[in-house]
Amino acid sequence: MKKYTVVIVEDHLLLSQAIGNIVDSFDDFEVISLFNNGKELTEKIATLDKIPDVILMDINMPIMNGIETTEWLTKHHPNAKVLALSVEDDEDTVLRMLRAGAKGYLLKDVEKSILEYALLEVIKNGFYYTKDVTDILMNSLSKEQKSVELKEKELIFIRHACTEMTYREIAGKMFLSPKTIDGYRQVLFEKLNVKNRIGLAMYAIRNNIYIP
Amino acid sequence: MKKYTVVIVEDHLLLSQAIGNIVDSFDDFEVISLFNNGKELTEKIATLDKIPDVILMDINMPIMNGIETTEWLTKHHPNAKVLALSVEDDEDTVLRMLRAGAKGYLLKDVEKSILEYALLEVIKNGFYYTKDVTDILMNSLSKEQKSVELKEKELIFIRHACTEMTYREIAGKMFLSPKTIDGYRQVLFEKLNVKNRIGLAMYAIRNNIYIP
DNA sequence: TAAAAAAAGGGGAAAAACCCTTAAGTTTCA
DNA sequence: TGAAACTTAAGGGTTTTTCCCCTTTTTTTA
Repeated sequence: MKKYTVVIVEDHLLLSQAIGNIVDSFDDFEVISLFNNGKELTEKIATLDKIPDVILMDINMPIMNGIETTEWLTKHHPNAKVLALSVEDDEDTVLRMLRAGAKGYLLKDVEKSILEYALLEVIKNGFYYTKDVTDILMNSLSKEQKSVELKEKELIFIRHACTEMTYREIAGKMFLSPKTIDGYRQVLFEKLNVKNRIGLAMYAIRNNIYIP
Repeated sequence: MKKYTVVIVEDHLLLSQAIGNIVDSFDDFEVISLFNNGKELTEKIATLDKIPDVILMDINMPIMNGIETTEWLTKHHPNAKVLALSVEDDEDTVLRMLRAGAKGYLLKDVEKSILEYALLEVIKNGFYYTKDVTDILMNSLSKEQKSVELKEKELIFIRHACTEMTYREIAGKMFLSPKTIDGYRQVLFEKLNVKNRIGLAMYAIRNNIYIP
């Protein structure tokens, strides 16, 4: 009976072998290769007998990280399904990994049985999301959908905030006091749920308020 | 003999009339309307007998500025040629105006004869750039082409700098001292010719180093 | 005309930006 | 082969900007 092939991309050899053993113990899966980082995968994947069915991908790796590697794989081997395996559970990382093309996201302390289930689901349905990930997705979705209504002046301000001007300079441009600008900043931080000016700029770009 | 039609969009009535008189004194041009801001233009342009041949557009205006208005015109009346007329001469503004679709960029203290020449050139060739603007374009082009070589660590850092992490947090993620991160920051500011973290982030996005 | 929204101010802590210096390891080349 | 030149990492110290909280004044709107 033919087994599905798996490769593991993980910079910690010990962990990579441990996961490899677990996966090898599953009836339907066999590990055909381990890679230390994304760069190694991109260089050596062509030398394998076949493109693996599933790639278990760490995110924090030296040289080429999991997000970049997943983007590369999505482009070059769209049939290979990437399952992210990471300790990071912050919304930003999870979303970027999924946007890069990962079919699922597991935390590293995942139970053996869930790992097996996730692998099977990814083969069968093309994706597998845990409850946590679904929550994160819903959360970010509702945040994006809620299409916060921005006022005219707020839009002007946020566009200026995407330039290299200081807030004081922006105030000058908008003929307002720096204190007023500080008020706009504060209100937008809360409305858009961001922590700093970079967050503002990224929101503006992602929502086509500012075209870089 | 048929004259080319011109409208002026400018919030300073005095200036707008002064420019209007100058343009009216040219043999081949007549001013058919003055607007106080971009919004007014978008609302009333349809009521004109014909879409003007040239639009002399101020940039800093209340309600709807020159860049937005030019974008709107580029979309809705692509045959109308926008000539920007502004006091701003910073690279950023000039480029954004040109990207928005302006066919030329004149400083407000332009000489009468150059204004006439610019109008004729815009009609004839579709664009007119003064030496200053060409310099700015070349500069920004060479800056973009010169595709400064960024090292691996610099790329990792610049991507982190596009997130909401503080530099201290980035240092933690990269297992480096905040002081080292500060060094990377400084080097990149100089290499990429930016003034602050927003500049870094925009460079990263424009050069596909970071996908928002 | 009361309530809400916009503009602005005071004051302070945290982060970012800027300077200049040191120390260890690597490369270069004379 | 060994001094000089680079590179990478990091520290000390300062100014500027950002971010935060809380209050007051002015303008707009219901």
